Amino acid sequence: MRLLDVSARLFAESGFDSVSLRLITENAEANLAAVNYHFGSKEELITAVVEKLVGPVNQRRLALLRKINLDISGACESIVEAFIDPVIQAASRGDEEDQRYCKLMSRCIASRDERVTSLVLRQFPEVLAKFVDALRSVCPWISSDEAHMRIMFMAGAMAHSLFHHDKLVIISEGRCEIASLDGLRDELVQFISAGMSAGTSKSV
Amino acid sequence: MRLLDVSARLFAESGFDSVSLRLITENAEANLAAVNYHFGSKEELITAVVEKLVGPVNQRRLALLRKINLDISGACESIVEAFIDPVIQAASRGDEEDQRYCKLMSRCIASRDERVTSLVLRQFPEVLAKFVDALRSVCPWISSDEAHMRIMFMAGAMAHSLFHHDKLVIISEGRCEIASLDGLRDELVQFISAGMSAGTSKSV
DNA sequence: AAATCAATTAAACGTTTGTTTGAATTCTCC
DNA sequence: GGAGAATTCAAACAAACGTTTAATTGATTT
Repeated sequence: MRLLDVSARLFAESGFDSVSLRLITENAEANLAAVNYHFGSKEELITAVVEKLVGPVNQRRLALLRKINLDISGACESIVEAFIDPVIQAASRGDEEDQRYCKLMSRCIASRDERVTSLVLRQFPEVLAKFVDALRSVCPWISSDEAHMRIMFMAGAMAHSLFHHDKLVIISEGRCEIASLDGLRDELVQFISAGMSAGTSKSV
Repeated sequence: MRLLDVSARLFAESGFDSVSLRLITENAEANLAAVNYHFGSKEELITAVVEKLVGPVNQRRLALLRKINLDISGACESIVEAFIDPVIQAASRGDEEDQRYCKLMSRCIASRDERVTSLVLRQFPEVLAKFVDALRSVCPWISSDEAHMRIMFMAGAMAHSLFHHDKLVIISEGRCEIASLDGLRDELVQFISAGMSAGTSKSV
């Protein structure tokens, strides 16, 4: 569906609310009423865009997680990779469509709009539970509450850096070079893996 | 100013765009034209709210950072605390005004609206540079680019968890208890400190 | 007491938004 | 090739938005 692709692109650039149906239908060379005819409403269009984006990522996360041998060393890093790589790989084709994918994904995860977060979080309990179990299997000293929080930290670090990492060179006023998406991924894995396997706060 | 407080409360709950000037002025028991008269426009009202919120936090961050003795062990943890505590402490009064403060702060940091991010990032280059220097002083094996990224990870993890940590009990479907703000802080410090002092990805 | 400035008020303005309507068009299948 | 469903189209709709205006009130100064 052409409307879905155009919507995803425009949503990535400007956010869900800022993009009007008129802008979408013009870019898709369709009539204004097309969205309401095919999707029913703008909100259902957003739902379709978000679910098309988030669904495959979560399924791939679970698939990668199942393949991990939790008994060998480096398993914690593999868990982090299983969470992050489905997002990075889906965007790592090299063209500038990647940036849009990253921005849109970041908008979904870091959205503060209940209508969007409810969509994203709908599929997340299963993912969260599986990753908590895996993490606690590798790092038994982590309590259940801690594991839940750390996965939340991971999601936040990823979403934030996905959206802002291309601005770093500006924010740092030239003191930092732009890193490739794969470079960002490596740094994310390194940072989060260390955080995941950290000791409990009470025992320090 | 009564308008500022009411605006901050409503912005925290529903976001900057979703809150209309009519809702603000009604809650503030003022006339609709009050915002345009005192601030000029809605955008300038948002500017005032954001800067009043973000400014003191960044100044407090820098003040805390200056007090750190970078030579002693545990300095890395202190750096992380200097970044996070100004946010937590400003919200840690115990009442439910805290949640609103957290949500608003999180909305500022994780906003994807250029008009908001430009306000937040305006003061950030100095903070970023100082924290990068401090971090690299404590962890000399970290490159400049890495340090910049890791501080971005820290901001993301904090912003995300500030907004969603009260939803964790729901998302986890009861498998996780709600943590206090101070508890969240301790977990954040623990997680991020470990990530900050992690080795370089290339050397592993 | 009159005059000047600041602040508040009610009302209307022009735009933009998502949505709906009914006719026109295209496509599908017998 | 024609009946019928599916789609596209131009137009209008009502609602909500930020903003502006002009009149009114209140306080301060002359």
